[in-house]
Amino acid sequence: MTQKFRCDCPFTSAIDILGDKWMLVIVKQMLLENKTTFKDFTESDEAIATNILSTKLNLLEELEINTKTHPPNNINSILFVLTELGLALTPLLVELAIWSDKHLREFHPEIQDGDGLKFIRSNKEGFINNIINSYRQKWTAIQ
Amino acid sequence: MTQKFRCDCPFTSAIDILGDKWMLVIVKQMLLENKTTFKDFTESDEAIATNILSTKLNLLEELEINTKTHPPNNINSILFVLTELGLALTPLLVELAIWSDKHLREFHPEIQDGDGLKFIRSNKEGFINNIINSYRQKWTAIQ
DNA sequence: CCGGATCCGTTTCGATACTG
DNA sequence: CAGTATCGAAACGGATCCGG
Repeated sequence: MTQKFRCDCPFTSAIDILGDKWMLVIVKQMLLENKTTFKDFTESDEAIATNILSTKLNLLEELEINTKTHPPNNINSILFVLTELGLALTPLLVELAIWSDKHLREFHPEIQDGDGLKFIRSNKEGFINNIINSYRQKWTAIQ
Repeated sequence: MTQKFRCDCPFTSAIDILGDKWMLVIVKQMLLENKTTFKDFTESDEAIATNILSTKLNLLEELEINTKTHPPNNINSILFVLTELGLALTPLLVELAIWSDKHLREFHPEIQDGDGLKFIRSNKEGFINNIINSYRQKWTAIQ
C-alpha cells in the first residue's frame, strides 16, 4: 500500500481518506445499494465520472477497503467487494444516515420524523449487524 | 440558508457536506481540541489556509452546524462554537476515531491495541455523552 | 494582533470522447 | 464492461494586504 495517507495521527489519516465525497458515496453504494460492478456505479444517481470512479476504486483497493473478484460464472466481469475493513465502516455510515436525517429535518420542518429512523435508533447495533451480515452473505462467499 | 446542498436524498446531501476534508477537520478541532478562534484553527497541525478556513466556517454557519459568538469580556474576538446540530455529529466522529484506529493497525501491525479504544468501545454511549456535555459546559453557556 | 479578503499559480475535478 | 485521454472548470493554497 502507498504511504499516501500515512500520518502520525490516525484520526487525521482517516479524515484524509473519508473526507472525500466519492469515497463515502462509493462505500455507501456498495454497502447499501448492492452495487458491485463498474457499470453499477456509473449508472447511479450520483453520476460519478468514469475517470474519477476508476481512481477512487483503485485507491479504496490500495487502502484495503475493497477488493476485486470475479463472479464464478463470468471471468470477464469484475466485482468490487468490501473487505472486512470496509465493512467496519458500517457504523460510521449509519451515524451519517442518522445525522443526515436530523439535518434534513432542521431545514425542512414539514418533513415528519419517519418511523425508519426511530427503528434504527431503537436497535442501532442490531441494525448495523444486519447490514454487515447481509452483505457478507451476498458477496463474501463469492471470494 | 442556501439551498446549495438541498437534495431529495438526505444521505447524499449529508455526504456533500461531510465528504469534505476541511469540514470534518474543523468540526473535530472544535469538538475535541477546544479550538474556538480563527487563530486557533490556523495554528493547528493541519495548517488550513486562511481563505479556505474562512469559506468553510461561513459554510458551517449557513448549515447551522456552528455559530459565532463573542467572549463576554472581549467584544473584538469571535468564538466559533458548535450548535446542537453540530454536537449531533459527535457519534459520527467517534465512529471515525474507532475506524481510524482499526485502519492504522491494519497497516502497522506493530502497534498494539491500546486501552484507549477498548475503553471507548466498552462504553461508547457514555463516552459520546461525556464529550457533548463537556463541550456544552465549556461553550454553550457563553452564548 | 485578530479576522478575514484578494490575487494568482498550481492542483484536482469532472464531462465527454474514445479504446481494448 | 472496464476503463484511458483530453481539456476546460473549479478548488486549493500560499502570500500578501487590509480594516478594526
